[in-house]
Amino acid sequence: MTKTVRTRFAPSPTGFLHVGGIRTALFAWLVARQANGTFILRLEDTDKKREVEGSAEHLIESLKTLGLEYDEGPDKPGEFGPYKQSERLDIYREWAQKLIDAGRAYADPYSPAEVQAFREEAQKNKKPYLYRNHRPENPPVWDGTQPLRLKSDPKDYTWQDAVMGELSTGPEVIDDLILVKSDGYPTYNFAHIVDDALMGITHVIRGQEFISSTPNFLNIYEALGIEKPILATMPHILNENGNKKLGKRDGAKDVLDYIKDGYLPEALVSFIATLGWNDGTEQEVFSKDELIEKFSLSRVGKSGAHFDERRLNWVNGQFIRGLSLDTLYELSKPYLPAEAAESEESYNKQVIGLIQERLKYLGEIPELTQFFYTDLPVNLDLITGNKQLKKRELSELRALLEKSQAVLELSDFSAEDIQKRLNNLLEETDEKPGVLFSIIRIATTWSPASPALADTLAVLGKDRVLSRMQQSINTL
RNA sequence: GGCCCCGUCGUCUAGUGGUUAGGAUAUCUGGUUCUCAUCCAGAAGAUCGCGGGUUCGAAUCCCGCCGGGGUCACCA
Repeated sequence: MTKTVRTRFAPSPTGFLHVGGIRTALFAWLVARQANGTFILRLEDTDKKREVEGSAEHLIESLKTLGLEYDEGPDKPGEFGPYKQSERLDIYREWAQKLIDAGRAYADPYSPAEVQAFREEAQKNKKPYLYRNHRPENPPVWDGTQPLRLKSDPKDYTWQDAVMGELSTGPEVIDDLILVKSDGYPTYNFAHIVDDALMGITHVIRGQEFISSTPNFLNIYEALGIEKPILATMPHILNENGNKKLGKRDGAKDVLDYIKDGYLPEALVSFIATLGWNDGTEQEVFSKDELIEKFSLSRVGKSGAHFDERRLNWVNGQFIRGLSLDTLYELSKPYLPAEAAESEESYNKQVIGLIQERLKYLGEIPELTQFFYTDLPVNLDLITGNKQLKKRELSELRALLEKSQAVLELSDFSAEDIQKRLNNLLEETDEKPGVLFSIIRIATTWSPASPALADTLAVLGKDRVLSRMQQSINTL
């Protein structure tokens, strides 16, 4: 019988979550969901110095916002808790004792300065530094104030990685790692192994930065008599220049900032999933349900991918266009210009309807809709910069506007009727749409871009259109 | 520097011995009665990192090199 799949995301609360972190979480979540397994959030808060106030909550909010809900976690007790490492200290101590009793762990008698001297000596001699070359012959009894180290068993390792395939290293990478620090907290190296075993984790999915310490983890599994889980190593997401692993230091953005800018959680998820993964078909965009159905670790690529915001824009646009107007409108509310609060809801909704197909992210709403709510200042550049209009005298344009005004005065202001009347005017004046429609559009919006003219006018409404036209006529 | 991983259009990628190296995005052009966008059509864009092999035949297998990244903490 096969074990129930249990995966985990195990961040340390040292800051926000960027797309790289989210991808690791997403893939772990997908593996669990598609197997009807369990997804766990575990906080690895064993470094008090690096801990950032409030980041645990921020992490949790990020996961929830993206819809990567976990079944067990710090705020979701399960039978394997607690899910915060700082609350599991006695567990690590117990497992450390097992290693001591088995002769596989010992107290480190050296001071940090002495250890540093070993390191520098090795560097000076151009030799790799290994603590185990200085392993004391008769270490003192561990009293908890010294670091506790693994008595390692250096040897070759070859292992399978669900993404990378076969990986191997020689004994030179195996060392006597610190298991428990002198402050009593375990290191990642030790704690995550104990926790994964105790929590029944079947798949350990993590970033490439851990690949070089994996042989040491294997060494610890053996010392502890623990069966190793399935290991899956995710390639890194690189920054836009592609010369570095994406990190907070070089401008990686908090995923919640993308949400604030108006990227949809599902779009972010689809985009991040396809950074390194595809289903082998030509499908480019995936709903969350499709990802759960189709995802597989074996189709995750081995090479790092650049994070390209332009492609994210396209994916997000795809999702926005796929939304119903009602849904899009609800999502749009926080982004509408302040003046929209004084407008009818039905008006606001029509405005959003008009820009749905030109929206890349919700944060663009204010600039795209401003003229629906406020009279923008007259900007003659819009006329002089227009290749059709700049050839005309202002008086000519004014005359066209006056005729248009007269025609629109009679309209019921449905888009159809406006279109019909303007078409008639086109024939009557023998003008090209490029001239007539342009000047009307500009005179009623004073905006460099707007949706189709008749639609825009219909939504703006008769009063607003006619008064803006009058104003423009007066100033031209 | 040692060790490890990676290397197909600018970018995300398909591709596991025989393909005109496919798709998407980005870019450019044309069309959709006006602008921006969407949509549609089209163009350009990859000596498959380089050099050797193996083979009738290599992006695909082998070796070497180069380039990029990761890691060598009482951080995770």
